[in-house]
Amino acid sequence: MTCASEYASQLRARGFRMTSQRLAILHALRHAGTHLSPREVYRQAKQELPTLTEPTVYRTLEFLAENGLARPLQTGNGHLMYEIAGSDHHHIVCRICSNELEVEHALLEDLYRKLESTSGYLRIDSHMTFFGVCPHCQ
Amino acid sequence: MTCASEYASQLRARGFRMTSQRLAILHALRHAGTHLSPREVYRQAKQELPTLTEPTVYRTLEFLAENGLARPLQTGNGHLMYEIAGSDHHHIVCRICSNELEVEHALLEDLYRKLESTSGYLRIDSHMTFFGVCPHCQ
DNA sequence: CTAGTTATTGCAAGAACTTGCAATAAGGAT
DNA sequence: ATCCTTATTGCAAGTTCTTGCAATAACTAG
Repeated sequence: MTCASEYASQLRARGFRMTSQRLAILHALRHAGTHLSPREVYRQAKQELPTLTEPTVYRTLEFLAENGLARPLQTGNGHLMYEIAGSDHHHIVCRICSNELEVEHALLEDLYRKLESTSGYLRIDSHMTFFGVCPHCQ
Repeated sequence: MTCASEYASQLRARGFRMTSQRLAILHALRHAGTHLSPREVYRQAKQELPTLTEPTVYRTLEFLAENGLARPLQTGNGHLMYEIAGSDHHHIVCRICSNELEVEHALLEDLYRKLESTSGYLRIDSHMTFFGVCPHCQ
């Protein structure tokens, strides 16, 4: 089964539809490998599908995030970026040079358990971005 | 010493200036008690100082955050909100009803220490917003 | 009190993001 | 294959946020 039809059946199983727009956007995210801002997604996916419009990109990214095909990431200046769904990891970003490092999910397990028991909240978000000062900038 | 001149001397000590705009914005944040979006800050501070403009609000909020007089908070949809600097706490927000709960900082101490030792990053950010599903929506 | 330095603001224009609604097209049913 | 339902898109307009630059005004020093 191709990667595209894999995505398609995931959506159809939930009553949604696969469209050329969604495919182009997924394609852009997958091809990039890292996280992209909405405008970068727009720029890249538009090369594959020139009729693509901006509102569609924003709505689609939100949609893909809600359905687990993409992951939204918080950036330092309060904007969202997205990456293709995949391995469970987090990020730590240097406040000075913006250098990034991946953080394994295992480190956060404890905290999540504590938060769940003290707050009563469940299904706590699976992605966090931390900010600090990297070794090089210290 | 009044609260206003307290702020003023904090800024002057670092070579910055206190202005009516900054005062109006600090006033709005302090009066609100909770976090506000930039446009809410604009709306409220403009009542106190009608000549205030939008770009000034955005720039001032960022400035106040950098200088520790206000705290930037990440919201779920990737926008920033701000609150007056004060007690060190975090938030957990319900993904469904947007209900919020404060989380003590103590819960995160462990994690920060682990992150610092495994990543080599220092001065890890002192505010986090978590997302989950609150007891009422479960 | 006055003048000088320069941090800060307002303005104007532009970029990023959102929203409502009518037109389109994906997928299921006949 | 064709039709139907309705999820999804594009359009157009609006709102939020950003940027560069000239004008203003806060503080310092004389």
